[in-house]
Amino acid sequence: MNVLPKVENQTLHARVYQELRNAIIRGHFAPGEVVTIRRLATELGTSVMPVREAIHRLISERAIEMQGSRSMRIAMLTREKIEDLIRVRSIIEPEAVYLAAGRIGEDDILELEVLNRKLVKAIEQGDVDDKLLANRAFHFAVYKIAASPMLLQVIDSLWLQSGPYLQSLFASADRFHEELGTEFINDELLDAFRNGDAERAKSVRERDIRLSAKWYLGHLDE
Amino acid sequence: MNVLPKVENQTLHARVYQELRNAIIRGHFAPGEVVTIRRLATELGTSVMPVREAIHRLISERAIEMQGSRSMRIAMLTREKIEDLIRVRSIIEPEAVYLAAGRIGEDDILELEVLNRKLVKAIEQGDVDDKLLANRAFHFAVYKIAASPMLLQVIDSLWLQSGPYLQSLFASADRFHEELGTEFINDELLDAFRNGDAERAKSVRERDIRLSAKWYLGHLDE
DNA sequence: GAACAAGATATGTGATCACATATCAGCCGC
DNA sequence: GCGGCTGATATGTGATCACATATCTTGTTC
Repeated sequence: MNVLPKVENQTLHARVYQELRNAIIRGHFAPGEVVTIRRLATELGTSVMPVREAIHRLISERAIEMQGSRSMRIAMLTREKIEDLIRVRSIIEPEAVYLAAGRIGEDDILELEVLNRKLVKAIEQGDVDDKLLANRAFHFAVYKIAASPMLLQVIDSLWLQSGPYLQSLFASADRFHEELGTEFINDELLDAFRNGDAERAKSVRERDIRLSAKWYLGHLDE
Repeated sequence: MNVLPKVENQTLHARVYQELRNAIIRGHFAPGEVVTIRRLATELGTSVMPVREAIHRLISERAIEMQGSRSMRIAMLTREKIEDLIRVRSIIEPEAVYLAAGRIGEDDILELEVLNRKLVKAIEQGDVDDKLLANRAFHFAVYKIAASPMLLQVIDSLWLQSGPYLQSLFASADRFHEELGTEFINDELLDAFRNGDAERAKSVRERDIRLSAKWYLGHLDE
């Protein structure tokens, strides 16, 4: 939804929302970290009002959770929640890939190749922020091709909630790719797109989601 | 998510949110109807603050849309949006049914039978509100059996956006069932559950979603 | 020295005020 | 009689204040 963030949102609370949302997606908050409205407000140089509305929205999107009646924290991802997220993502996202494969054009593929090269370069260079952004850019470019605003909205919500999980995953992406030998990221997916093989593209995406989750959950104890 | 509404939410804005949300789901607002914060506030007997937060949340959930910078209205469902909603719902909900079928127990089936009898009775009696509530109660009981909070949240969001569509559909449910001869609502689904046939349950649900959408879109001009 | 209570601080929530501006009614001029 | 302009009203947004209460601090007592 917010792959290319608007340069300037009109209302302050919308900007605060984007700011906090990006910070969460990029893992700038630690899971479980308590946040208070007033502290964020002074940090952002606004009054409490815009922060209140932004926080409430993030609570409704499950990115922030209310602990008691007066305590809010960045959502924690338990093993159970991650498994649930992966279950749902591995249902929905492959379906979006399937739809995309049926509508993809030559120029779309060229754009995806560019985005994937950027992703590969980011992974080689190792900056976690860059990796996360490039990964998001690539996959959301795919999902946008599916041309279903509803699906995009659902996936966006799932990715927001996956924030801390993706952050951890990409923080140790080197070892992930090393252990599993997946040097040619998304190559199989792009190949399926080129051949117009929607079924294969779908199953590739499902496998990738499950594979990375399995690897991550296997290393969760560390 | 809100099949059984909490008797009393703590915070005022949460209660206002539930109130407005229920009103939208039950079709008490006309699609396209403009809403203003101050009017709702005086109507509900509160200040503007709780209404503001509730409205913003509903905007983020696409149940209310901002027109210009100072005009908000109940979301309108264009034909295109309905088609998109149905596309996504017919992907996700059958999958939830599939999961439910794999975990369903004897007592679950008994409960569903009770809920379905209530639904049938509501349809016979004809009150639109009762029909909508009974329909929601039945299907969300199914989806809860799937035991996936994420999936439930996604479906809940989709149903909220489908509000006006479901409202119209059930307002003319008599003709719908008359024309298509679907007197035995959900009987096939329940049968599949009883036989533990998850694949059949899934495809039944998908067919039902597509069927009702097709009928509705076919009569949309009237 | 530790446990508990009382005061102090912090925090979310709701109400009210201030303000910029969109929207509309009414009036003037042609 | 009609169009355009102007003032008035309405509306969303942001800031500040008030308040109930959760949480922490500190002092007292056994």
